[in-house]
Amino acid sequence: MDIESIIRRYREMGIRLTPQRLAILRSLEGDKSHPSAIDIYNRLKEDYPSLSLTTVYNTLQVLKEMGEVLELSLNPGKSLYDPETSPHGHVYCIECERVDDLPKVEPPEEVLKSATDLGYEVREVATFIYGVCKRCREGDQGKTIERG
Amino acid sequence: MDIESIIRRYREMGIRLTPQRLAILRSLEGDKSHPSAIDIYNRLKEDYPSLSLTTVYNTLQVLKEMGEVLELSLNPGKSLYDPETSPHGHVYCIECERVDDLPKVEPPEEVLKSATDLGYEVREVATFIYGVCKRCREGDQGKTIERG
DNA sequence: TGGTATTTTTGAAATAAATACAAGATAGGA
DNA sequence: TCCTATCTTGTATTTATTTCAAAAATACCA
Repeated sequence: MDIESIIRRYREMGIRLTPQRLAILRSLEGDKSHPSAIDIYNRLKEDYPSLSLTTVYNTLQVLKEMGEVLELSLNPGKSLYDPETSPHGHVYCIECERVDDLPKVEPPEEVLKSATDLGYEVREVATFIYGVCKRCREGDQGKTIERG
Repeated sequence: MDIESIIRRYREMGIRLTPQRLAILRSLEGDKSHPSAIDIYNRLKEDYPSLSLTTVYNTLQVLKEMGEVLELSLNPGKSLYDPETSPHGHVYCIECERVDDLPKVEPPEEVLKSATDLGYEVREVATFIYGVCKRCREGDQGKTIERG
């Protein structure tokens, strides 16, 4: 995700560049923490006290449709967002909810073939690994379920 | 998932075999539709009018802990359950929410290694393919977002 | 610069899945 | 058959997300 090109595309699409949208873009740029909508909201609230959660959701929705952000359904109940849209996997700690990126995953060819054989037109492939991170295994009870 | 062995394990663990639990087990056995908790609830409501959603969630939780059922976070907002626990992938239709099983996925070795290198103890690997199924692509507007 | 149309933001209310909890029901051993 | 720990139920809550209408901001044009 590259802010300059997003701004250009926003302009092309006739979508306005509001301060809120810019703030969300800047917050997302290079962010490797895989924040939820609420994480982003909390992060920006200080500088933009009037920001509403609805705006965050709206902006993420648009970015998702533009292909500038991935929505990850790693865990039930909450979507996480990733500004890194090149194909890569994710590890998720089932205790503290931390997420780390994994290097490029080669989508196994046979699996893709099975999907198309079943009649699906493939749009996206996700590889999720669920486990327990080092800190949590070492009994670090600082597992506050907080990111950011 | 094999009902007989689950019943045996239930007995061993001192977990009671209530009619509700048996009904949920039977409904799940061999089910390839990847139902949500609410799907299961609706399916059984006719025969068990007093069944409560809470019981369905409780039972699924126990089965999950016993390793007899997988919880899939394919889409935001709703967990789906799969009684087939051997390693395999899933295709998800982003329009009608249909889910199909994919044959055994070889978890790419380098990816697992990256996860352990990052300090994670791996518990589970999920491969999800997102796409559009044949029916939906053929403009079959019978996309009622209903499974069952 | 001012007026107007259009888009965007906001805040409050609605929805939906999942969880918590207290009270009544029941499985299964004595 | 009785007893009791466990289960089920129903209701109330919580949390993430969506909807919606009114208010605010902004672009466009005279």
